[in-house]
Parts: sequence; C-alpha cells; structure tokens
Amino acid sequence: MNSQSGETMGKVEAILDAASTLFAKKGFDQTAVSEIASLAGVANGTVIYHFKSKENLLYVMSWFTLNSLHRRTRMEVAGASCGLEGVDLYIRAFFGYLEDQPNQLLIYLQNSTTGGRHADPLLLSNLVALRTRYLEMLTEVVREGLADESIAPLEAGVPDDVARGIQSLLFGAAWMVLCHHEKREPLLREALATAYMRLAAEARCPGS
Amino acid sequence: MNSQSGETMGKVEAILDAASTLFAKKGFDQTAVSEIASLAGVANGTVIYHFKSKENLLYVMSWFTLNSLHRRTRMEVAGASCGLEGVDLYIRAFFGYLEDQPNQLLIYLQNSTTGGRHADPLLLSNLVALRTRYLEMLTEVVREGLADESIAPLEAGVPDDVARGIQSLLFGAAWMVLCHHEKREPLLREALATAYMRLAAEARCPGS
Amino acid sequence: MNSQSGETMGKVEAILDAASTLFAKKGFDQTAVSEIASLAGVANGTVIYHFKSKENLLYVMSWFTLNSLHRRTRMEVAGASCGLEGVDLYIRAFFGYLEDQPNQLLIYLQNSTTGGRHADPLLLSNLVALRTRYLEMLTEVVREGLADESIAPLEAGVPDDVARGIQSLLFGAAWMVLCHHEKREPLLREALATAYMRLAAEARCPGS
Amino acid sequence: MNSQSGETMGKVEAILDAASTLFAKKGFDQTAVSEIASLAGVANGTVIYHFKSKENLLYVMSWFTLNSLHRRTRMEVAGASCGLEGVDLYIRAFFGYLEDQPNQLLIYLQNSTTGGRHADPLLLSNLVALRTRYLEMLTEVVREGLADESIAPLEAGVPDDVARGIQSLLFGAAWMVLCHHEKREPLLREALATAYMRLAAEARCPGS
DNA sequence: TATGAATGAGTATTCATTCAT
DNA sequence: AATGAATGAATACTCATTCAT
Repeated sequence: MNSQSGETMGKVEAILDAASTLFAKKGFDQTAVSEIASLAGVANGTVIYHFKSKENLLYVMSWFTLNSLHRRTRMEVAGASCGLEGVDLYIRAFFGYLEDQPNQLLIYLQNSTTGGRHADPLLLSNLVALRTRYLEMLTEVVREGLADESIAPLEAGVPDDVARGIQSLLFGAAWMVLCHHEKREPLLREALATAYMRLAAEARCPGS
Repeated sequence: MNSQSGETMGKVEAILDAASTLFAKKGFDQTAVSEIASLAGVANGTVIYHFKSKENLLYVMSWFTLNSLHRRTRMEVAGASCGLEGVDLYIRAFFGYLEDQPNQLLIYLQNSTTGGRHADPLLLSNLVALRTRYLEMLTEVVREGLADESIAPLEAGVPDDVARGIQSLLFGAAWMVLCHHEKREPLLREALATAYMRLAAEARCPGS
Repeated sequence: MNSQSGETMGKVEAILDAASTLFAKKGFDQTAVSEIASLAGVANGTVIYHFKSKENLLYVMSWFTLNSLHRRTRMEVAGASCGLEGVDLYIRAFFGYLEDQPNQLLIYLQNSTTGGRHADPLLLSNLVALRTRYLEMLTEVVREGLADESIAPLEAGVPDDVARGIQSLLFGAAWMVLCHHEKREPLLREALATAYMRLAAEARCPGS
Repeated sequence: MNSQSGETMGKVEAILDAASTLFAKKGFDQTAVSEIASLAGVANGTVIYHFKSKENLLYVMSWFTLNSLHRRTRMEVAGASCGLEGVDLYIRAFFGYLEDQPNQLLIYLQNSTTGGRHADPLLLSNLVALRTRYLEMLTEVVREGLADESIAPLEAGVPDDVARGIQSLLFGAAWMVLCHHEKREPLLREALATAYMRLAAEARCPGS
C-alpha cells in the first residue's frame, strides 16, 4: 500500500496510504480522521466522502491486506512440487508478508479484535469470505500432500484442524513479532520445523 | 476476576469486574469510564480515584490476567513427572484459562496490539517482566525435558526458540478462538500433537 | 406542485416537487440538498445551479404556495353574489387548499416562523407583497359586503381588523390541523359559523 | 423565564434563559449549543449534561411555556362570574402571555411544526397531555356558560369544536403578531368580538 | 444545462478527568 | 474513601456550495 508507483496518486490511494501508516503507529481509535486527511493532503470531508465512515476505511484496508496476502501466498504456493512444499511456501509467504508489510498485518490483527460496528455489511461479509478462502488454500495444500504422499496419512477431518493449527502458529507469530518485538527469523524456523515434524512422511517429496 | 469470594464485593473489585466485562465486549476505547462506573454501581469519580486513569485500569487488569495465567500454569506444571509432560500441562493450562477466562485473554490480546500510552511506567515494566517469566517457565520445562530425556536433543539456543514457537501457537489459537470464533477443542488437540511431534524423544517419559 | 401535467417533468419541477415533499416531512433545516437532489433524480450541483441556494428554493416554494392559494381564492370568490358570500368562499378556498396541498401550507407556516436569512431580497419583497394582496382581497370582499348590505355596518377601520381576524382564524386552523392533527371539517364549520355571526346582516344576501 | 429573581441563578436556569433568547431570535436549528453555553456562562458540555440533547432542551422549554400559559390562564379564568366571562378571560390571558413572553410563544409555535426526533418520549407525552388540558379548560368554561346560560345553547359536540375554533384564532393571532408583525391590540379586540358574537346569549351574565 | 468530486467550516455530542463537598 | 456536577478539549461526521469538466 505504501507509496503508489505512479507520480499521480489518486486521493483514495493517498487516504489509504496515510491511514495505513497512522493506524499502525497509533492504533485505529487514537487516529483522528483529520490526521489521516492532512497526511493524505486532502480535506477532512474527502475521507468520509470516499469511505463513508472511519470504520469502513479500516475494513477496506483489512480487506486489501488479506487480499494481497492471499494473492502473494497463492502465487508462491503455485510453484510447489509437492503438498508438503506447498505448506512450506505458504508459511514462508506469510513471513515474507510480515517482513514487507508489517503495518498491514498489525492493523489486521487490531481490526480482528473488535467486531464491526458501523461497517458496510457487504464489506464485512467479503472480509469473512476472504478469510475463509485463505484458510482453505492451506487445507487444500495439505490434502494435496496427502494425495502425493509427501504428507503422512491423517484421519478424516484432521487436515482441517492441521490447517487451523498452522494458521494459529502464523498469526500468533505475527502477534509476537509485532506486539512483543520478538525476532522474526527464529519464529520462521520454528514454524517450518514444527510443520515438517507434524506433517512430513518419511520419504519427503515423492521422487526426490 | 468474576465474582469475588467474600459476601461483599469491594468497590475496587466491582470496578475490575465491570471493566473486565465491558472491555471484552466492546473494547477498551469504546468503553466509557461512566459505563464501567454504572455497571460497578459506583460514581464516575470513584473509578479514577482508585485507578488514577482509565488506561492504568487496563494495565492493572492485564497484569492480573497474566499473573493468574502464570500461577495457574505453574501449579499445573508442577505436577509433571517429566519435562515433556510439563509442556503438555503448560499447553493445557493455557487452554484451560482460555475456557475459564476468555474475557481476560481477549483484553490481554487487545491491549498488546497498542503500545502503552499513559500508563504508570512501573506497572508497565512489571507487566513485561511477568511476560518474560511466563515464557521462561516454558523454556525451563523444555530444558528439564532435555535433561530427563523425555524430549529429544536440541541444539543450543533452540529451546528458547521452541518455547517462543509454542507461545505463538497458544496466543495465535486464543486469537482464532476469541476473534474468529474457531472451536477450542480441535486447536488444543492440534497444539498438543504439534508439541509432541516437535519435541518427544522416542521413549517418552523415562521409565514409563 | 405535485406531478407536472406534461409527460416529462423538467428538472426544476422535479426539484420543487422533491423539496416540497421533504421540507414538509422533515422540515427545512433537517432536509439536505443531497436528499432533494437524489429524490428529484438530479445531481447535487443541479439544485444549487437552478436555485442559487437552498434557502432561495424555500422562498420560491413559499411564493408559489401563496400565489396558488391567492389565485384559487380569487377565482372562487369571483363567483360570489354578495360580499358575505365572498367571505364564505374565501374561507372555503383556504380549507380547500389545506386539503389539497397540506405540504405547501405546512412549509409556508414553518418558513414564516423564521426570518429570511440569505434569501434574495427581491424574492422576499415579492413574498411580502403577495401576502398583503391576499389579505387585501379579504378586506375588499368585506367592504363589498358593507356596500351591498350583506354584512352589518362596521365602523371605519374595523373592516381591516376583521380581515386580519379571519386570517388568524384560517392560519391558526391550518396550524392545528397540520401540527396538532386536529380534524379539518369541524374547524371549517366553526370558521364559517364564526364569520357569519361576526359579519352577517339580518337579511343575508340582498334579494335572496 | 427571563432573568431569575434571585442573585444566584442555577446553571440549569441560566441555560434555559439563554436558550429561550437565542431560539426566539435565530430559531432552533440556527442556534448552536455552544452559543447557548457561552450566553449562559457555562461550558459546552454542561448543556448536554443537564438536558441530554439540544432537542430535549427545546421540549423542556416548550413544556415550561405551555405550563406557565396554562397556569396563568387558569388563575385568571378562576375569577370569572359566568362562563362567557370565562371565555373572555381565557382569551385575554392568552394575549397577556403573548405580550409578556413573546419569545416563549414563538418557540412553542416553531417547535410544534417539527415532530420530536431525539426527544425524551416521556417529555413528549407530557407535552401532549398538557396541550390537551389547556384545550379542555376552554371547553369546560364553555360548558359552564351553557349551564349558567351566559352562552346561547349549542348542540351536543359543538362546545368541543367551539373551543378548537377559539384556539385556532388565538394561535393564529400569535402567529400573525410574531411572524408577520401584525399589531396585537386589534387582534385582541377582534378575538373578543368574534367570541362574544359566536357565543353570547341575549342576556349576558345571568343577573347582570 | 448539468454534473459530482471535493471542500472545509460548522456542530452536537462524548468522555476522561477534576474538585469541592 | 467516595461522590457527581461540571468541564472543555477532542472528534466524527454533515452539508451547502464550488468548480472543472
């Protein structure tokens, strides 16, 4: 979201950019609409004109965040040669995003802790749907690993839980990095180690 | 925090109780001091009189939360017959607390996402120290497991990372349960399975 | 104002129509220009483009209201066979308008309670002049009644006051109907009864 | 309402006093809460603290207005020696109030034209009840006049309508005085003349 | 003639905090 | 210890109006 490539940044983009910075630095509630406006170089009313409410702006940003995380992950996972490597790349994509866009993830974590009050219901349901798709991508990868035997057999229903468990690990790690200032690298290594030991079949990727 | 043992609840306890409920339901920023006061059955000024500021109240609550989680965990872990079982009990204690005091954990998660603004510095450093102790307890248990060989050998420095990894898993799971309304049970099972596969030596508890 | 005769309603008429509805329902100050615009199916700027300001729109509407009341009254009064009957018809015309165009009268009443702020002075003086003519029409009819002896003799200057008294009765009745939801019919009967007892000579219309 | 007798005016009274002046001068919507506050010599928040909302303040004032009009009228009417004189005094009391408290009546007229939006429902129903009592007082006086034969016989149901008719006359006169700057005296004379001709029996007050 | 994105001054209301009692 | 009336700075949102197209 930071710094649009072109020289002409639309007002909407400028607002998203400014809000992104300020929400991450001071938190949603501690950021005044007027601060966003002045950082974005627009009038107060313009923020509300485009996003209808401050809270909607937050949800739009959360959606963009999750969407770009989802896209990035999907692209990276696409290059996997087996299911287990897919899980590996899913995890690495998350930590890559955590490195590149820490603000976005922090805002996403904040946002999740409060239920949407004045947000556009459509936006809200889109967000939930996207969250579900992001989780399902992982479940799918795990299933592929079961099929190609890079992942050791799991009982029915367990793949879903494994995916949820890995997501817990990821968002928990993001939380510890962003809120408790833990280092990212060791947590990435642990996440990978944990995932491999939880999932890997004896013979890793078939044919390797 | 809910329901004091004695027959008459002191005003301080009543305020903590009310704040606990409201912060969890609506979030810190969306809860007015006057709401806390009226739910606690005291006057507006009384809240500030006892806690000096609204924010301090939040940190006092966070400290209590972490403290009771720490105590509970220590007591349960004390009954472990080996290091690996200690890890098992540490995880179960966390999920037990998550079941019994979801509000407290939710507030703790919320609180962490925003840096302390006007809080008493002493309180803040106490909180950080307690957090460290809570993490070190887990590290310690892992080291015990290495010593008693219930946990497979780990290179130097790794036990620290393992502990952080497990904490990520725990707080991430709490986040998914409290914010995304995931079910607690499957996440507990996954956390335990993950921990065992990450740590367990071939022969589990020695002599068992 | 409602529904223009032609098949396509011009934008100006559409705006007047929408404003008429909204001002009557929510009051002038509580009606946003953007609401008028969207109900009229035009852009925001179009309303200002045609009427120069929101307040001008109100005065234009008030003028139309008073003008159509005046025209309707004049036409009906023209059919009177004596002065007293003229008064009768004047009163009936008012209540007829109250029945057909309650919104218009309500807006007129509202508008009158607040002094013109930024309105075009020309428009404002036209409005005052029209108000005067509407009152003078009644005075004139009373004078005719004195001349044709359908109305009992009145001292000099009193015809003016009688006319003002009757107008008080009419606008007060409109106020009670529109604001206090009193029924129109009984008030019409009372208005007529009152006027007759106040004015009628023994022998009503001469020659009848 | 204007100027409390004692030297110490409570904040609530000061606010009512200030609001009374400003609402009459500029209208409800054109008066900012901050203007009321500064004229009353209190902080902005104090206005809302006591009246909960700007609109509630308006309704409180309307109630006070109607209440003092009601009390004044009841006291004056009490001195009537017959029903017809009661009507006379009722009318004179209204015009007396119009002379003494024009602001209050103007605000009351304004207020009536807009339905209560954010007002305390209790306050609103009290207002309606008081309005009804004020009208019933007039109906009652008319009935007394029928009983003591100072008023000529009326068919059943008509006394109610007569009372409504007279109220129309009164509020319409207030409207013309306050909004159209008509003179009060001639309208009072006309109101009395009209009432007498509408109601008086041949032999006025019995025994006179 | 018509538009609608953009404005920015204006405002009711909120709320943590103070302090006299 | 406890109160609650009073505060006043802070703020999200409104909306009439402008102007480039």
